[in-house]
Amino acid sequence: MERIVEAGRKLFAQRGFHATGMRDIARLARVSIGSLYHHFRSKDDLFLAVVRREFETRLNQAKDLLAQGLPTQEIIRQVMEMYLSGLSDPDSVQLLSRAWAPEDPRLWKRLGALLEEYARAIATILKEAADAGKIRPVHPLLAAYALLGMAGAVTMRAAANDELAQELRKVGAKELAEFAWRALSPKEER
Amino acid sequence: MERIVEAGRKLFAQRGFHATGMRDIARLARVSIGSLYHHFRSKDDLFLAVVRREFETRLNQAKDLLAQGLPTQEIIRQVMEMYLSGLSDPDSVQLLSRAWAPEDPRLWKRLGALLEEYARAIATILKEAADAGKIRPVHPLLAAYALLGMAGAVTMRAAANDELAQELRKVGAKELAEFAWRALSPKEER
Amino acid sequence: MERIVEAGRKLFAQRGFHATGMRDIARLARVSIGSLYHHFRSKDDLFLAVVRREFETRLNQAKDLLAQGLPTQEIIRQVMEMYLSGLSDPDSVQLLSRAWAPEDPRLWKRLGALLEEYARAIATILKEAADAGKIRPVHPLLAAYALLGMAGAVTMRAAANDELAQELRKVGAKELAEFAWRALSPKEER
Amino acid sequence: MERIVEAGRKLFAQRGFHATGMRDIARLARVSIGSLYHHFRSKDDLFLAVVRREFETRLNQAKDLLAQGLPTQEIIRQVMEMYLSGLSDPDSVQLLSRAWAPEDPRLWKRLGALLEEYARAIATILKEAADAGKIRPVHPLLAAYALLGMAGAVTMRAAANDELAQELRKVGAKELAEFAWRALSPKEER
DNA sequence: CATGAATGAGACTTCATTCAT
DNA sequence: AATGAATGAAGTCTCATTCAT
Repeated sequence: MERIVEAGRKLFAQRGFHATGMRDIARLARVSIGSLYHHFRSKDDLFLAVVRREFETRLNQAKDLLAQGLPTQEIIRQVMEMYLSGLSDPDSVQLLSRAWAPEDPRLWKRLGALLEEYARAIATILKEAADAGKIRPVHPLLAAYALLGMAGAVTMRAAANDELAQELRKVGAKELAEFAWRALSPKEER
Repeated sequence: MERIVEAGRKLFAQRGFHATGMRDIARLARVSIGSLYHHFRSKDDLFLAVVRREFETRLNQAKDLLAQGLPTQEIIRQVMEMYLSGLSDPDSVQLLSRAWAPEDPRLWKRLGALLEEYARAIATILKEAADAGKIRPVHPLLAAYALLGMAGAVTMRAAANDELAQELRKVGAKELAEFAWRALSPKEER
Repeated sequence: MERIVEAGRKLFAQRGFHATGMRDIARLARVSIGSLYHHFRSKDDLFLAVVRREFETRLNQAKDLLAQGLPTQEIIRQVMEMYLSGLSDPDSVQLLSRAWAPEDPRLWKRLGALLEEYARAIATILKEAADAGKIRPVHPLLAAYALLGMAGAVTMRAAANDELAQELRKVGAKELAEFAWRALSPKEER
Repeated sequence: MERIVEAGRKLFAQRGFHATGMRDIARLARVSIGSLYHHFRSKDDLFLAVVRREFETRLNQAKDLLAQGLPTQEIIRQVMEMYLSGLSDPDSVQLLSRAWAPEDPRLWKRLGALLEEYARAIATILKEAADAGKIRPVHPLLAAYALLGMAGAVTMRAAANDELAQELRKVGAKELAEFAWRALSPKEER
């Protein structure tokens, strides 16, 4: 079952939802198709399970970072680093990015709920930071979506194979962190 | 042919690439399937034509805005307004967002090129603004992707039908503009 | 399209609904599977079309018989003959018999409606005969179902390949006609 | 094991053979799938066991009736009553009717044999009645199939939920008995 | 230029059955 | 005896695309 989710994660991330067949996942996970359906009611369900696990991993990483008590600017930098330089594996971000605009309206609703959960968790973090004066007061949920979108778009571009992609993987995190920090830093610091 | 692109735009935006069939487009455009293939070699081609037209419309709108000689901060605000409050029709933004993470590797290449064109155009604008000291010096292309991602993520969320979506449509543009302006404003202004 | 219905008729009659695959039908009709679905929305629809046509054929045969003005007893005999001795082709009756107790509840409703139509047509004939004093007064619809059931059960048995089946095919019609005639003959004749 | 057969009886009767899954039966009987296969070699076997038990129940009921020494006409009436008014539970008759035209050729052979057994038992009864002059001389087996078909068709119709079905459940037995009695009554009685 | 019937590969999913525990 | 995870063949159906008219 772990192997199934792992195979799904890899293929969904690399090829997307529709380009990945249940056969492919079964083959990569070295289980039968029947086994796939024994554990997940449908392809949709499997995809959602994969995405959910990914979100949770991300959140935990973020929480670990918070627990270290670093300055906010540094935290932001490290999160961006995490996204861009493959501190975690590169599939991860593509998977997340694909979750924004699912093609199928059927998935959209369920995936939207999942993404919202993730965004709300980030929003909570932002809210606390704002209350503590570490960042300026912002609409927390909007800011969460904005940060996710920003990081995701750049990372998707960085996943390509050309020169720009290489450059982004190198300097992207720093630039992105600067971008985000300026957008969020408290007025007093100006 | 105009009817075809228009029908494609609507359906692709609302349902996504895979959930939209050539049959559906033909029906909505009130042409025969044969006619579709007379004008576009394939579904991919049709989709790309739709997206390309959308990008161009957007760019032209942005250029019109620039030509008015408004202050940079105001320009940013109006662009965000354009995205969020449906100055242009709501389908438009969803279509753009869907173009970020195309599922099919086949499309990915061609669509990536198109998105890149769009991003480069925005980057050029940013570069000029930076050279003129109107914004701080940034990696223009990275900033372009970041802005697109930020605006897209928030707008996709604002396309839903709940309370938050309503709120975002109302105050989203202002918040987003503030966010972007702080990220870009020249150091001197601080 | 005619070929499709014909192939469906043959296979559904011989093997039943579930044991017949769309592939089988396509192969026998020498058309592609796609073509099947071009003409019929689903397997259910195809099956219903086949049965409907069969019912209509039967009704027309019965009406032709009626138009000849034979004595009622003789009409009954010829109808039973028609069922049993393959005056019409043998597939036909099996098909009809299978329509009584469709396995799938989904089909049951639609098929029941079709069977009811057929039974009502027979009931009308019985009603007219009763009003004319040619048969005794009976509950027309009940009698129709009873006659159909009686003839169907015997014919299904006669479709086998053993000695009894042969015997039934030979003397069945006469016996069945006697059976039905006694059940229906007007009291006065007694 | 009793629970299994009972669950099978209910589901097969209500949904038919193919629409009933082994999983469904296991769930309703509150046993594991493994347990199902411990008691029955295959789904076919389970189905046959269910049908066999049903036939036996029916035969025993008929024999009890015979042992009471009622007049033949009254016996026929009571049998029809049994079929139609749910003296026995309503599932029963649907199950029997479904046994007439099994879809699967594999089942057909084995089920045919079972049905034949049942029909032969009825035929024996008819033969004895004929020899005793209580009914007219008929082809016993043919008459048995005819009676089964007649009663089955009407009962299947009476299992529906509309007005006609209600009416049939009320007056069907009487009409059907009259129908059968006239078909079978000895010539002398005329 | 237009039409739409025809194609067939491939998609997801079901389900009776097995077997290690 | 009992369990239920695993199997994989086979099912129905979709859909982009072609081509004769």
